[in-house]
Amino acid sequence: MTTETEDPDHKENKKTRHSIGAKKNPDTETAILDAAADIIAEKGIGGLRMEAVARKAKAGKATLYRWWPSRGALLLAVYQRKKPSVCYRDTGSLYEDFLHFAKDLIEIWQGENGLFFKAIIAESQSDPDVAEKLKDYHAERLEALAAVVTRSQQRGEIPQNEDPTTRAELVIGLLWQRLLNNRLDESIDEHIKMLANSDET
Amino acid sequence: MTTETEDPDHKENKKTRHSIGAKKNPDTETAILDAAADIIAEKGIGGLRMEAVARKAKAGKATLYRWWPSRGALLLAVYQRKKPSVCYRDTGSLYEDFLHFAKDLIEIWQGENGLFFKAIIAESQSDPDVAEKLKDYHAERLEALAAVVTRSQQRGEIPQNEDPTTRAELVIGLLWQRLLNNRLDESIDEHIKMLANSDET
DNA sequence: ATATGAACGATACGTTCCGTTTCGTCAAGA
DNA sequence: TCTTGACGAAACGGAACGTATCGTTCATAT
Repeated sequence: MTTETEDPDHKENKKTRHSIGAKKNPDTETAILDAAADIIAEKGIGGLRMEAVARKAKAGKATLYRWWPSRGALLLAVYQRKKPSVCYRDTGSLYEDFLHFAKDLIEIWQGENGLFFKAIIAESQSDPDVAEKLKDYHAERLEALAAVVTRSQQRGEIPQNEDPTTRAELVIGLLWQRLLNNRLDESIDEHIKMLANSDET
Repeated sequence: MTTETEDPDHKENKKTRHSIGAKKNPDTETAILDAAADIIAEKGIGGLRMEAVARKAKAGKATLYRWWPSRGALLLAVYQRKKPSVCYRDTGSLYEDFLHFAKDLIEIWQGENGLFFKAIIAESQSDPDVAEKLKDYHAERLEALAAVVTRSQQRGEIPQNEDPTTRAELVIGLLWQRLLNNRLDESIDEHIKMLANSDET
């Protein structure tokens, strides 16, 4: 019984979707991204096939390739649409801020989002376009966390003459490493404590 | 002019390679790993095809699949055969030890080895076997660097009541992050300094 | 001496997925 | 009205996959 990825009884069966003239049909975009997300949820990211996306979205492959010329591009689009964001706290303690950030991110990464992110990192090795967007995304995250460090510096918790991104990068590096090694469940308290402490000798 | 990946004028043209009985022929193993390494050097890791490896090694696909059942397995085998290793120094200063380790690893990763390692990380997302071996490899590296930290603790440079792997993990996490983001060229001095300092407040 | 069993190179096979192309249809804008 | 360009559908050639089959070669056990 080959259930396949078909889904004839889809909720919004808009009969047939046609051209709406000489411009991109937003319904088509939605249908395609929905289909891709569904397939990923079903079969995992490694099981995402362009043909299956087109079939499930009832879209032509030509249409699919017109707007998302590669698997990586499609992957990124799906991820960005559902991208959850960590909220950067301001508890008055760098340790607490770091810890909340790290735990939030770990929680987000446990499950589907982590798989997504890992797949994007993997894809970035062969797709320069994905690599660049990943780099931007990372830089953005890094800067946001660096702002937390800057606040700590302003409070006088840690030396003011250091680059705030340094600590931020160490935090994020730890988390990347844990994610890619499937060790998100291990403790991070000691690490965070070390990174939150003043290190004047 | 389809040059192809053929190489009829290979240095050691042992006529034809045959079975040596009911056991793995080491010549075959060598030929296959050589072929894979050559192809990777030529076309990059993403251009490694099982069929091309078999063709170039003058080996049957069945033989190839018998010993390396997946692309990832083959990749790992090639990598391990050429795996360069960092030497862990003992300069009497944690900062120096860390810095040497990091700079050595960065130098190793600049170029082909970095591509290899990234490809293996990428492959580990879809191949559980590769994932496990990567995890082992990482744990091994981590422990070796933790030994450096332990020596520092014995010298009294840093507190003795902390887990030595904590600092080691932060160092390695930084480097992984840099590798995967194509930012190996950026400075790490400040980071290392921070991780080598005593952090008693 | 001989039979068994396993690895070998070679090759053919069916399958999946790729990315492109062609086709007729449809709607918006000129 | 007529042109333009997006749309779904379908078919295409090609690449690489992983499996199966073949006869050969050799070590080992009988």
